[in-house]
Amino acid sequence: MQPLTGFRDFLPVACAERNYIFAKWREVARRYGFVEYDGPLLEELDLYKKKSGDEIVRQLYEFVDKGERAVALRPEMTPTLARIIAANHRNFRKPLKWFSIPQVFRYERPQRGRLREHFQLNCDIIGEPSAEADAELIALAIDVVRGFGFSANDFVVRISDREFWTELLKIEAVPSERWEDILQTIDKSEREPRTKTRERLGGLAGPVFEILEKGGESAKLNRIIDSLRARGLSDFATVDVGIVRGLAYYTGVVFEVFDRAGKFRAIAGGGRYDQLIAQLSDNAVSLPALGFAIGDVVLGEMIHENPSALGELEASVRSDRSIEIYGVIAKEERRAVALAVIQQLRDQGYRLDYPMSPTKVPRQFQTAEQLGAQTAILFGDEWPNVAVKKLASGEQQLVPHEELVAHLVAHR
RNA sequence: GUGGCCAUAGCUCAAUGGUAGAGCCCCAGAUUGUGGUUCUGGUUGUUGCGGGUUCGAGUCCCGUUGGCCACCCCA
Repeated sequence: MQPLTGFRDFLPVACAERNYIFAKWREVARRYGFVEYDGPLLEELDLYKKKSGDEIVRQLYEFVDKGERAVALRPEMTPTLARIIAANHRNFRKPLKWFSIPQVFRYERPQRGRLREHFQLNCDIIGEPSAEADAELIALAIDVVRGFGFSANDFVVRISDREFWTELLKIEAVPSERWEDILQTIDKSEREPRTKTRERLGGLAGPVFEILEKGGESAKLNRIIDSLRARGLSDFATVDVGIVRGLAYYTGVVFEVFDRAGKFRAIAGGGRYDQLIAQLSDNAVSLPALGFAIGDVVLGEMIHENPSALGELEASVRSDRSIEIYGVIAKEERRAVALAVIQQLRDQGYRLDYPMSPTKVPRQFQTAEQLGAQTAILFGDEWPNVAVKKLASGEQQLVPHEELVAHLVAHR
């Protein structure tokens, strides 16, 4: 009995790790004034076909439902967001800053850092054309990764602008149907031998290599870098025109986040998609937009290989799982009064556990320890007093049960 | 969709073609009211599944399923 290929069970520790990652994502996104939204897990297949073409269907988790509708599990959040925005944008003052933590799906063979399902933080800014929005989004991406304990020695954001390439293609009068293919080749040029790239580019190879070597510079990118510098974040970013990104809908600035050591695949990526909302709404609505996504799988791998980031995660996991108090029922005849006190403490918000069947006292202390309790409260011969024991120090004192809450609050 | 490696107890892993084991975890006891350390004892297997070779297969061969990794592709 196993989960389906590429899908994960989240046992308590894994779930606590996930909670830690989600909590950090939410915290940082909110710091930037983003508000959370969500959408359906399942969408019409056409939503993805319209944007990316039929060939993407090969990688989609898609099927025909009982109503004969062609549907797909969402492979990414952006089309859903664009759909929601096209339908609802009049209700909101621009610009919008929205985030979501969807689980997304792809039908492909699992490999390192890549499953058939993962969670990703998606942050998008809608209705803001200025480069300051690109800078704001990139700053957020940096702070999201920083939030897990990483520094400028650990990761870098590589920023580019597709317009470097689309301008060239215009000048060279390349027919638009070839653009996608050429952008893909440039995107891949870092990972492939130069001769192969040259072969694919043909006559464009010369100017493309020239731009790749010279690097890019533009007023727009300068403004973004200046904005990051003003925030003290310039050490985390570099301009790299080799970044193109695979998705067809990006129109301007694009960026990807990498670990400095180059051990992992890209941990986050995003960019501007000014035409997508118009495209999906058949030109009913046109709004400039940009966004980025960071997934839980690669990020999790990276955290696990960085001692200090791992330490922060483990501390969070411990406290997420721990109870505060264990009620030791030393005499079964005290069970009823113990339950009354336990209920009272739980009403006060304490996380508390106790044995549900008669259990030897040493065993109960072991359980208390194992559950991470800081305090044990003994119900036994001392009644109407209870013994309050601090498990870290071993110190123990008798407290009248009606004074217990006040005592605990005072010694928290 | 293509290729490579792997599959033994809940977990990590042993076992020249010759009786399937260890550590950890879990349970119980030493200790009938005080934890983290000890010590003792105990449970757990269709060796992924199906076939073949052999006197004899966890071990060799074929198939299959699953996992990992790479490619394709990329959220």
